[in-house]
Amino acid sequence: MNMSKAERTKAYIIEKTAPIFNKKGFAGTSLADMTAATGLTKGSIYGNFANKDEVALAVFDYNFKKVSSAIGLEMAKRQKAKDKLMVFAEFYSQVFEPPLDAGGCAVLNTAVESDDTHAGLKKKATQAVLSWKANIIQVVEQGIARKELSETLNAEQVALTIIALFEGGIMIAKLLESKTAMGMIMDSMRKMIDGLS
Amino acid sequence: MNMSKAERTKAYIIEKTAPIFNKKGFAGTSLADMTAATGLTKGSIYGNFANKDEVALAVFDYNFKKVSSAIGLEMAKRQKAKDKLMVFAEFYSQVFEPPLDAGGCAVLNTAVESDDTHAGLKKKATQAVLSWKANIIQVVEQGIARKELSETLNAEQVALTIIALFEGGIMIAKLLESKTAMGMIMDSMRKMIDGLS
DNA sequence: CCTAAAATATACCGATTGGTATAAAAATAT
DNA sequence: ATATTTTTATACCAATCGGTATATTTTAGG
Repeated sequence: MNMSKAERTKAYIIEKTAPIFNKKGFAGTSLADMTAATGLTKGSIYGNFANKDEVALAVFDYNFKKVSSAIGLEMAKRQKAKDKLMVFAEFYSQVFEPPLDAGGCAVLNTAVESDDTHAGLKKKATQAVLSWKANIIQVVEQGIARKELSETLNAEQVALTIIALFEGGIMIAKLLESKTAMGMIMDSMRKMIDGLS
Repeated sequence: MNMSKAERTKAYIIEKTAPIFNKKGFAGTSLADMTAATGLTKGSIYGNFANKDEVALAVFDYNFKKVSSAIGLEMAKRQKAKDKLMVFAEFYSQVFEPPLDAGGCAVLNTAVESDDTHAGLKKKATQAVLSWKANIIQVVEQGIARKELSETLNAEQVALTIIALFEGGIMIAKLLESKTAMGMIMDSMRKMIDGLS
């Protein structure tokens, strides 16, 4: 790889601090946490990032891309619209497995923390949700075009409902430390998708 | 009222700092924020609370009781199980109205921040979700007993799904600043409840 | 009204916060 | 291999963090 030292260090910092930011949040993560996690000094970190905000923004991209690309990859394997939508209902278990057990869903965590406090992170989270939403809408509309789904469906509503169930489920399951709870909620999602006219 | 000065001050501190904790979170709220919001000094605040944690715990109770009792009150007005469940779907608009516009749902905010960081707050949030869950389960089981709902229903699943949709919807709506989005998600919840066998 | 007790304000504490100037070290191009 | 640039470490900064001892004020009882 043609990565310069700085680029490698940057990637290393992101990788090592990603779980910390996702667990403790932006306000809860200190530079001391970051130096401890990386084994680097402040000088090194600030030689590669302008400030804490820049690290947090890069970390969000990293966390989101990881889950997002995994979902996209699984979706691409499937043909029928309903099967594609089911990916969200089936993907949940990964939230509890390491290394993705690194604090749950970054979109949820970042959205909840930043919506009243950090415009930059809020924008990132917003774009993430909108990207998921657009993705699902496209699947639904393609399903309609292929006569798999009814024209009367509100694609946006389907998209928002799936995301809400997914994120709400993660919040509950992480809080109650209950994979069973998540399983039940995802079963509801499955039934909802299966029942799409 | 027989409140002592200290009791009144305590209540005043809770009331004034509640929206701040709900917006900025526990880690994001400083004692300076608290003195600014109350007009009191650190000495006064620490004369009534042992530390920041105690204020945050009391604030969560305050925030939760407010929304919880409002939901309970509206539920009590209704007879049929389905109508009672619909309260969650109809209650959402209040999340956006002041003074409840004080940072969204405290259960969601507290759960997401505390689940990896603050055992005390996590316990409070857990109890809040469990209380909602138990409440909904009771409604469903009563509906089954009264032959309004089918015996085949999984009351726990219904409860968890409603809460997930509710909380996930709030996260999305606050992030996208879209009451319409919340409306669509709540419409899905309404249809789900209406479709309960 | 006066006094004892309770509540609040002032002034301070050490530790930690995010951030930076500068020096040392390591990587890179010639 | 050397010189130059890039990257990392050291040492430091003012500001803020949560918290406290003590002085002052306010409340409440007699």
